[in-house]
Amino acid sequence: MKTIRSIRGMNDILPPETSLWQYLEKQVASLLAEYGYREIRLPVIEHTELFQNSIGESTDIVEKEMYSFSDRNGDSLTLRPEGTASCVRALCQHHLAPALQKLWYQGPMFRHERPQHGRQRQFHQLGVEVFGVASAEVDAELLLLSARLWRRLGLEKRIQLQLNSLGDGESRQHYREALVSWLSAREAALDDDSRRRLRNNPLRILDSKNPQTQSLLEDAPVMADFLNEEAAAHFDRLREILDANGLVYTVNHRLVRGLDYYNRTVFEWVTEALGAQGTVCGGGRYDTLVQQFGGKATPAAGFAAGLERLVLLLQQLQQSPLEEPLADVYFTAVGDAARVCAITLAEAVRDQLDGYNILVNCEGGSFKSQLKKADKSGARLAVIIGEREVAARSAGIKPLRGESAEQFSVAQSELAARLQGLLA
RNA sequence: GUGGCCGUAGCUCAUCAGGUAGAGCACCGGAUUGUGGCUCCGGAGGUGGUGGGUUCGAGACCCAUCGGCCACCCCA
Repeated sequence: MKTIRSIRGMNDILPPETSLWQYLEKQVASLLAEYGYREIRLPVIEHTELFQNSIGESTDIVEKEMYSFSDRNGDSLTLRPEGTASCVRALCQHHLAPALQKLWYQGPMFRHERPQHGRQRQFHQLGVEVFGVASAEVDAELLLLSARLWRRLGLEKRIQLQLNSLGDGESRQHYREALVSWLSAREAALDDDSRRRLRNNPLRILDSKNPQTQSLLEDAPVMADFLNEEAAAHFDRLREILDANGLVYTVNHRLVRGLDYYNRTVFEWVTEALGAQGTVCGGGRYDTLVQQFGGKATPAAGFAAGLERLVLLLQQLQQSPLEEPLADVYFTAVGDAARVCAITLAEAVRDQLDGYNILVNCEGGSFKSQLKKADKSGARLAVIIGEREVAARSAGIKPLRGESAEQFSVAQSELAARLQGLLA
């Protein structure tokens, strides 16, 4: 029989890696609570048009990366490729706008790309979104809290912030026209992809990796020169706050984002350590999206971070917050009566001791083999139950980590108390 | 989606003008029979990703396919 494999690009996350994920998720949840953000949980499947209308018809995500299918009544549904659209949809559906909402979510996203290190078809994002406030202070807070997250995780040295402003609708339109006409005059010098984008999505040409295109762009018009007064003031204000907080960033005039809904502030946290998958976190402001979905005009800003990429960075650190031992106490038992006794005693110990991991050997075998397992479990204490202990209503306690500690025997009625004393 | 590199025991890898596979780690057992960690000894485990082809004979050559990685692309 052919063995069934998981779908390409959709990976299992196994222990002990799961404990690194748990560590990351715990840091995220507590940090966001400290900034007053609350969790929202969203469905993984949505109507296809939700993404077409928000991300943009001519983006690569919508054009060729979505997992879309018809359900039984003929509706076109899509496995979400990102979370912001769902979040905005929920906001409108439940009439939560335009009041202030600070929300975060986390979970799997789906994009049909070619899998690579740091890029899979089912991946996980942390999304953080703020609705109802247009101020640059919100943008700044999002950046400051993400910077704090990197610090907590010990990643601050490996992730750098890039910042740009796309301006508002009108100024962006002007810039787009200027860029298109400037580039059209030089179309012959462009690579194929860029030439195609000249019609679809000209701003994306700015972050082409083609070196020729990049050097051509040296002299191209710059967005910053087209910002209207409000957008320019917003960007200045944001930079002022970041500077006041000592947050280091580089302004990258070529930074644009692949999703159409952004305006004003856009940013990316990037790393050198993951090859071509260098973007760990990206986001910006999207002031028109809520209204576009039929909600009341509600300014908004947010970002998404790739959890797999963060996990990879954490693994590169070689630190191990995950090296927690599996067990604190390990019960060994030889003989049928002893094994019943061990299980019962372990239950009683769990009744009385909170927060300790109590493992009972269920595989059987000699004391020798069971003690080997006790040792590998990382337990500090082994409890030994054999025929003699069953008859005497006693239990052996063997310290496994101490230097000179000898095994000793206690009454079964005192076992929990003695273990507690030794573990404390 | 495009181009390239790769795919041998659970893991990391080796071998060889093409003649039907090995090591380390892990696993199991033993070193006087109720006791771990170190050491020593032994054992189990691979239809060589899968399917075709070339050949007297292929894991080694060719093709396809699946999967991984790198770059492009894209983005988190």
